[in-house]
Amino acid sequence: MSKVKTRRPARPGTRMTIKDLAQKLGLSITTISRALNGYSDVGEATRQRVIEAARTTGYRPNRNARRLVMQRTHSFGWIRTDSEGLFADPHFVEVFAGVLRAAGQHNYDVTFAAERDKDQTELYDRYIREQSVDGFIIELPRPNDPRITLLLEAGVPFVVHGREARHTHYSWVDVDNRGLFRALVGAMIDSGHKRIAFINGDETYCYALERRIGVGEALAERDLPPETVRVLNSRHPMGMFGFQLTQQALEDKKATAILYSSSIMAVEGQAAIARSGRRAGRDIAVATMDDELRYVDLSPYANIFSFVRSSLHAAGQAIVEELVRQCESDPSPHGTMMPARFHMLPGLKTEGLPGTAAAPPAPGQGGMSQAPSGRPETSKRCSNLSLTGEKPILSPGWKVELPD
Amino acid sequence: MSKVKTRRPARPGTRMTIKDLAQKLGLSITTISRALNGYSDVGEATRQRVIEAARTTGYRPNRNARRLVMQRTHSFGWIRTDSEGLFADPHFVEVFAGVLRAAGQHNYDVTFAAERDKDQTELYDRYIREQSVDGFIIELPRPNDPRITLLLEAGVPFVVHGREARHTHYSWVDVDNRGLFRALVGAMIDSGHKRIAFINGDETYCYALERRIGVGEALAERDLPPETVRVLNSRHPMGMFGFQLTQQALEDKKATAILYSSSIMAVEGQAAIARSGRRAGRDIAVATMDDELRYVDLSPYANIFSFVRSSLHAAGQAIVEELVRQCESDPSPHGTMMPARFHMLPGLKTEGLPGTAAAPPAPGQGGMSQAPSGRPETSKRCSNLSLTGEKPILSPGWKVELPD
DNA sequence: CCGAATTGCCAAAACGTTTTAGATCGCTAA
DNA sequence: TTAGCGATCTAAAACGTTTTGGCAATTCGG
Repeated sequence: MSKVKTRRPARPGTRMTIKDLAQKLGLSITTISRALNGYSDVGEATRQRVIEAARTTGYRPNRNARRLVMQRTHSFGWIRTDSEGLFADPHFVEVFAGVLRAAGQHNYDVTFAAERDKDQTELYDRYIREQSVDGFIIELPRPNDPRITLLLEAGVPFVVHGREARHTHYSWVDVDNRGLFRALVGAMIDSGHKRIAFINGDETYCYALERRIGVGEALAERDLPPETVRVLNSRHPMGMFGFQLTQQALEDKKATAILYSSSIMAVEGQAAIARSGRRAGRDIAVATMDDELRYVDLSPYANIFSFVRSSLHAAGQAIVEELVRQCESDPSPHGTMMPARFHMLPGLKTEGLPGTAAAPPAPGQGGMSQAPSGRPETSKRCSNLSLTGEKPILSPGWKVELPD
Repeated sequence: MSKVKTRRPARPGTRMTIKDLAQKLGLSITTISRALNGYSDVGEATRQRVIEAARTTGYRPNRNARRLVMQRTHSFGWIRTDSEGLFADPHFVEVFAGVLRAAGQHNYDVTFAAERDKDQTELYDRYIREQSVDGFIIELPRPNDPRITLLLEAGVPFVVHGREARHTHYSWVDVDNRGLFRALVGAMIDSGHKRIAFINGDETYCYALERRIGVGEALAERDLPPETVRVLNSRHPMGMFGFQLTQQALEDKKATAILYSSSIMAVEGQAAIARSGRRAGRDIAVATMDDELRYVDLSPYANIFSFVRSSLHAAGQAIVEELVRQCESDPSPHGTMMPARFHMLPGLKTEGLPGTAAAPPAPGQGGMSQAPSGRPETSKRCSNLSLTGEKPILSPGWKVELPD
């Protein structure tokens, strides 16, 4: 008994290697490699011969051998926690679609794993030591996120979707959560609303915290008391349970407007509003952050909701562009602020609402100074909302140099 | 000018290798490897020394070297088409969550790529030749699917989520689409409904086609004309556009019941029903296939919808179990039929509906013979529907031997 | 006390690439 | 004539593991 484990017999199907190809053509493996990889020290005739032979035999270099010698995997790591049903988050799919599209264009793929231990960083550490990937995608950062600390120490490329205040020198892709929500609530207030419910995500995540801070700033700017806005938090990281939360919000009979942190909750909430006997857009104003979730059909609500729209698909693409840049040219950190657009119904439908005075909407005052294409645009009517087919891909925003 | 491309300088951070560890301990690399891999021909004292040293130095074997020599990647490939917005399909996330959880438990990860060419098989072929993964996950098969043909020829492990009639010797995980929908429509008819709208997915996919066939069988069994059921197809592979399709369905004033192929469409359709002045569950019966999409909150409709529930999360897990089995022990193909449960409101709420006669529900006659735990269960009230937190993981069903 | 079995370890081969550092050959310029 | 040079090609060394086959030393059975 010399060993305890036995090896499975190698699969019979023998694949073509570079050695076979060299033998077949009477060339050295060096030449094959260099011909296929576009080096200039191989004759044009030879190169054509090699390429043709590779094509007909279907030769493809073994990726693991290549990875081993080149110390590069051409794969990005994406590790998600398995808990809280967070995996089934619809926002995730949208980002994922963008990530995968852009990754494919750059000839990368994405290695996915579920973090199963309490220690959030264990799998990251392992993937780094095993050289499984070239870089990481980090999402949903929390204040003082240990993953960022680890990756900075390890010196591995990574991009955070979102931002976190504790660390500074890292790459991120984000929207101006604080500014957007300051503007949104500001518009509501300036339209005459005096009691507003804000149904936010889980504020232990930075993005939701920033949104709340933005709301607070809008109040402070106008010397209004905190009670003007009642904040309700979803237990789900990205916001669900919209039905229940809306029911809670409606308990306050004086509330004339609801602001949602995600369109899922906004749509879910419609049932609760209807059940309460009110009608959205007439008895109560509804505004929401719209992340362009491709399968949340907002078109039935196009004349009811005001919203701020930003593309998660584009964010996913921007994340990959940044990762590729870090891995292939310049490892210095960059932040990318994604654009957002305001689509506001006139006066947030304030006319006729109890407790409001008719006033022109004045969306987007302040907070958007550093976001040119994010500058609020007012539109009377929501266009392009139907989900008939492929959405156009937005340009991935613009770059912001991080201060040193 | 000897080469056209330049190599990036190696990253300074030098990682610990097995050689370093051997040197440090005064042992051969063979011993390190065998100690760490649990072979019995290394002394217990030595083994402890090695394990301790590996722990303190944080040594982890280079995964690419390991893959190269072992001819095994411990990764499964999942390739999706980038088109049609199919990527953002919410059903996908649910399966994905299950796949990743099970994969993690077996120490696999998932390599993801987007198929960007028209040729659906190109990337598969490439991944096989490059030995990038140990096996594949195939989803949404279409009749005579070229991917299955390719993978069978290549002799690579793979599991199809769904089934396809043309090929036989392959592994699959599926529900009994045909039997379930035969039973569902049968129950509707037997409850007295004489005009039914069936809002199905895209019938160029096998799963939707099977469902339609099942519906047809229910009619044939009862000698009813095809017009009894009006079929409307979503352009989206897995079913969306529920609002518009429901509006179409409601044009038929005599229709007393709507059957949805997915809960997304069912929920979307609610707005259309409400807008038409009818009330679901009173003026019109609603039944749906419920794939337990974690973020489609069905609880507001718990007393309105009848449904058949099956867990995509469990399906994802079953897929991985099957892949692991194929890769690590027995490569012969197995089919796994996932269980489903009927949750029927009494009589499908037929009482008081125009054009129906009161009749007891008789769900699930026929079609379920080979699906023991899929045998319809009737429940008066839908329980456990709220989405408060983690869903329990269902057992992955039972095995069905494929005929030879 | 001797041969055989067992225990604990190791050198070297293999996995399939890329890259380094030449080697060869014909041509040109001095 | 020859040194130099450009154009092609290649042998060998990496990359970091696992596995094969074997070698000592120790223990054991008789």
